Amino acid sequence: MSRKEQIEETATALFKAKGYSATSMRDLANELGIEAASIYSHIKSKEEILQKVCFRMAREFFEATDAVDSPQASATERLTKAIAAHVKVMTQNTEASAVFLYEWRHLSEPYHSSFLSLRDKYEAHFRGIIRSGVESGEFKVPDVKFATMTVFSGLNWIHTWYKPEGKMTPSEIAENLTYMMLNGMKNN
Amino acid sequence: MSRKEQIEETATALFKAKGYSATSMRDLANELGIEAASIYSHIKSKEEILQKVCFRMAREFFEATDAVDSPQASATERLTKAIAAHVKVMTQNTEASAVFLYEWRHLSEPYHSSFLSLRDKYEAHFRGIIRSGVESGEFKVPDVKFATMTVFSGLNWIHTWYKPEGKMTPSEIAENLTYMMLNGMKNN
DNA sequence: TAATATACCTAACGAATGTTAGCAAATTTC
DNA sequence: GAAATTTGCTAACATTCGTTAGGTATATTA
Repeated sequence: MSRKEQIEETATALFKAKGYSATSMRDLANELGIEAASIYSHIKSKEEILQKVCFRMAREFFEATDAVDSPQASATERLTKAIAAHVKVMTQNTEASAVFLYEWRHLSEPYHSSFLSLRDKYEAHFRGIIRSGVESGEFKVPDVKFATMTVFSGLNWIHTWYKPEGKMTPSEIAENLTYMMLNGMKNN
Repeated sequence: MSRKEQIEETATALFKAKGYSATSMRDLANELGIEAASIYSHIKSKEEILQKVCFRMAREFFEATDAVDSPQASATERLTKAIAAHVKVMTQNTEASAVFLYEWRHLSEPYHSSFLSLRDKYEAHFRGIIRSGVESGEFKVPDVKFATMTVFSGLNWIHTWYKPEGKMTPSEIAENLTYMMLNGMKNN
């Protein structure tokens, strides 16, 4: 791993733990065991790190869900696979995922806008699956947009409690979340 | 509304919009139309505002859910009412809710710890309802803790998209979320 | 009307912020 | 072994930060 990658990784951990704004370059330097000014031999600015992380994660989420999508499959199957792909990316990148979810708002223009439109596009993918499920009669939801956001909320909360050493594996998490979203908690 | 309350309200809006750390006292002063130093005629410190908001919201959530709880009712009914109460508090205080959910981590000790234990206690209330539902056979969930967090994730995502002028009223939101959490998306 | 409290001001403090300049040692490449 | 690249340093910059001191005008209360 190059020094630059090391810096980005350490910064990502700090951004998750303290937030982007509350993380100073001197905090980051301290964590790396060097002086703050030395970091600038490797990166252009603090925000550059944030940009890299946000857009790399966007790409990872896109690639992962695209790879498992098959438009001719049932909506249930498509959603199940999309959820599993999302959970996999998230659990393999817990810190970067947290940055992707909460720190993007500190991006300056034009990164802020282009990040948001990427995120919208990603959400639209899920929305499309759910809508097609409703149209085919597989799903019954109060509102497609609302249902999509509820699914996302479940997905995006995972990073707050997931620990690799915990009792649920990523695929069990995906399985359980899919079960809850499809069947709910009612016993029948 | 006293000047102090006005300051807290304006600060809350900024904390939601930009985050606690990225909001300067000069930002806040500017929004109020006064000088930064003038704020200190009314408050002791920047963090005092954060403390007030976090603990006030904790109290509001507790009181709202306690008020509608009836231990002898069915788990379904108890959960339905708890969700409705939570959504009501949240939609009536969107900005303070966002601070409650994301900015509490900037509290210093001992506030940080005591906030977290309050939050845990609140979550335990929901967890208790779900557990009793599982024991009575009303609910069937993969894991009680997991189910609780999934419910919370749906609840706590609302503030990111809720707009008072939107098409869903708070009680419709509660109704729809309860439906999804109890029945899932599957049409059967 | 005198006393008190409220609300805000200017000026400034010490500390922390992101970043640049200029340089030196070590490591890698040719 | 020379050249180039990588990695780091010290010193310092301009700016912004939360906050304090000391003061004035306005509004409220006695």
